[in-house]
Amino acid sequence: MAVIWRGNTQDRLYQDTISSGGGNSHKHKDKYKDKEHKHKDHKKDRERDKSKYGNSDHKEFSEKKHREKERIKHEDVSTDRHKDKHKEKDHRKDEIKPKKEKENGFASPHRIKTEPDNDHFYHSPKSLKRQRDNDETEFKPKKIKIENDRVDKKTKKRKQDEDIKPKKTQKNKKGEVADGKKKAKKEPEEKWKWWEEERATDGSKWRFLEHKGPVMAAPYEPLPSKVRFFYDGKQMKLGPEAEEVATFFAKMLDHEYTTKDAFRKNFFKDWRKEMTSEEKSKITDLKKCNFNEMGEYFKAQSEARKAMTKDDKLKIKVENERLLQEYGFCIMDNHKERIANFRIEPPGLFRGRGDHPKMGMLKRRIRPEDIIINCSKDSKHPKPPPGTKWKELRHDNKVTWLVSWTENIQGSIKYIMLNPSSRIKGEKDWQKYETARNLKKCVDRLRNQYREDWKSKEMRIRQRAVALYFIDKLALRAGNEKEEGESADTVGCCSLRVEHINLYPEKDGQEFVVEFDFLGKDSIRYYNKVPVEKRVFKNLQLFMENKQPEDDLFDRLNTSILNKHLQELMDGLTAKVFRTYNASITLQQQLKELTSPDENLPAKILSYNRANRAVAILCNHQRAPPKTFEKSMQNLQTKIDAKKDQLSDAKRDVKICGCDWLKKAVERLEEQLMKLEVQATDREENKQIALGTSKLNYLDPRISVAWCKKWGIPIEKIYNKTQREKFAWAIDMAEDDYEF
DNA sequence: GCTCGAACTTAGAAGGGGTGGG
DNA sequence: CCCACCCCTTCTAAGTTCGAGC
Repeated sequence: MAVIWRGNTQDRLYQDTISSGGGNSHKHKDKYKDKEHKHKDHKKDRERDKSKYGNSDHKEFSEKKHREKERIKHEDVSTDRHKDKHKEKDHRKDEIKPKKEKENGFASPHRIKTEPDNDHFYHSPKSLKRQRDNDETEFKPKKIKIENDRVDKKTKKRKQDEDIKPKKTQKNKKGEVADGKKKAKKEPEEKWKWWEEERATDGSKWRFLEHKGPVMAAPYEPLPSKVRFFYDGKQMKLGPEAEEVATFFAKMLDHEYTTKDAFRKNFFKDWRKEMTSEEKSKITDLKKCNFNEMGEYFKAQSEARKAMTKDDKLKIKVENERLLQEYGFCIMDNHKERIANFRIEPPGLFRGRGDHPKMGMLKRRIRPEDIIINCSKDSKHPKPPPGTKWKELRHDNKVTWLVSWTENIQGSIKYIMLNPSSRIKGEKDWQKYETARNLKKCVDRLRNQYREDWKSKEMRIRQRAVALYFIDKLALRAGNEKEEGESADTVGCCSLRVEHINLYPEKDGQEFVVEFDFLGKDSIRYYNKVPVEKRVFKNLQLFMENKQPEDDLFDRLNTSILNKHLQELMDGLTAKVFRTYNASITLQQQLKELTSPDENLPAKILSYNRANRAVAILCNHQRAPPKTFEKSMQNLQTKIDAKKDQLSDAKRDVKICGCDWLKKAVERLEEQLMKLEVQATDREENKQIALGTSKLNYLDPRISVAWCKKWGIPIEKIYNKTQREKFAWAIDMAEDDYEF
């Protein structure tokens, strides 16, 4: 799937989205060309850079150099500070006052106007204007109310599973839940409103947990003997172990992965480990392996599956449903809760994202002996498959997982946990948005603070402050450091390197422009040109002085330092809270801005999607265009071209004859053409931007619920079933006047 | 302070199934 | 009714955070 190089489209994209301009078709074509081009160039650069700089000796060396530099820098810094001094002084007085008020709550934000102006300051990428929020006073009571509810309402601890009945849900008695072997189909009579209950305060995540354990991966079924494998043109029968791994590769034959060197190399190495010594001695070159019959066989199988009768399909569906009912739920504290991923991950070839050094490695089959089960001591313990044992049976109620195992590629632990609709996930989610709302209350103070810190005489403070500014303004991720060679080379804010930014004192008529170009999570490219304040710009120049491209931009900073600092500024504050906060506040503002009262329902929904899209752009949520995308765009393009021809013909005819009905026809054609072009633009936008991620993870659902209530929009238009389940708490509790 | 690993959230791809327009 | 397309679900990789141990 490759690194996704969708460069440079953002500006235009954004424009199209927000200003709702219709696109034109040439644009699209050019864009594609552009992308291709970029891709290659960039990659080349990367490779060159790697060979040039990529070793640790060098790193150490430049590290020393930095230390050396440090002294000098400090001198610079202080002179720098002097220079700025007068200018700042007057400001500073103003700024200090509010800070004081802070201590017992929050400063009155309105009075202080420290930022020069919004356009320079908190404007987000692509001119997305995020206004400063200046209306916080009122929620405080509300917030408190929530807290109070939770704390006061129920005084008794939920100690025994037995005596707590969900407040609102009489039907949902313990007896039914615990003994009754789940009537599969029956609707849970009334939904349990966990959000009206008290939360545990002792750090325990549950008091009772019972489940059936995981569903193991299906055992390997050897290929029918008619399906042959050839090595060097000669048929060869593989033993079951080697054959299984071969099928993993055969199933991916159509995938780009199998053309990549790293993938092939890793695969072959691990495959050979599964071979008998005889096989190993024969099979020495992957290029001589012919998996085609195997590949064809699997293709045929999947065709056959598609071609099955309705009846047979139904049977499969029923069987899946049965599995779901049996293994897909657990009982946690009196309630039957859905499990998210109750199947053990089947063996296969590792598919890392981007330029992952381990792609193609064999992800081994997980056996019961690898699996740790977590459940209540006094629950009915899940049974391992006959003749096997679990690795461990554990009763740890300080964690939320039911099952875990260690994966062999990175050596990390995998978990089976509950569905987002569960109490345990929902509470956490709710809490996340409350923390973000707390940030809203003090964000002005924090912003003033880091602006002050840009002037600090300590390098680490300055770096921290500039990094925080990026995290706040651009919604960058924190950016932990990663071990080289273990995964794709991606970065976040704290791990930015000098090579990831360019500074332009002046660009496109704007001053102090920073150009970002790096691969973020999942190797998604982040590309953005942002005008910053002069002081930030100067600081960046300082940070980059005497560094190599591959040196850390913030060499005095990491996520742990940053988060420690944030924690001191506000309880529960970490870097990622800024993303949540900025995403949610942006949605709220965009909704306010874009929704017009007299518009009809589809238009309102369009506005909602546009607001959502603004957030997705802010957070850089992209996806690769589907395989069929180019083709379907071409089809559309053909239609557009045809329409254009028709139109020009019609126009010519009008000139000749000028009769009324011909003029009408021209109008009609023009309209149709416009529609098609808008459709093309829309599709284009939606292919590159993933709205789902922000909707699911960043946008306080109560904002959307309130918006729906306010405008009489059915919630189903905004949230599908899964989403409604996840956000049940918000749907139930938010009123039309909810403010984030 | 720093490193490591456990636990949990966030992420896009893939695939299947539903649906709506021709 | 068929099929393209789009939406939803599933899957699991890739992040962040935090705390233990040194």
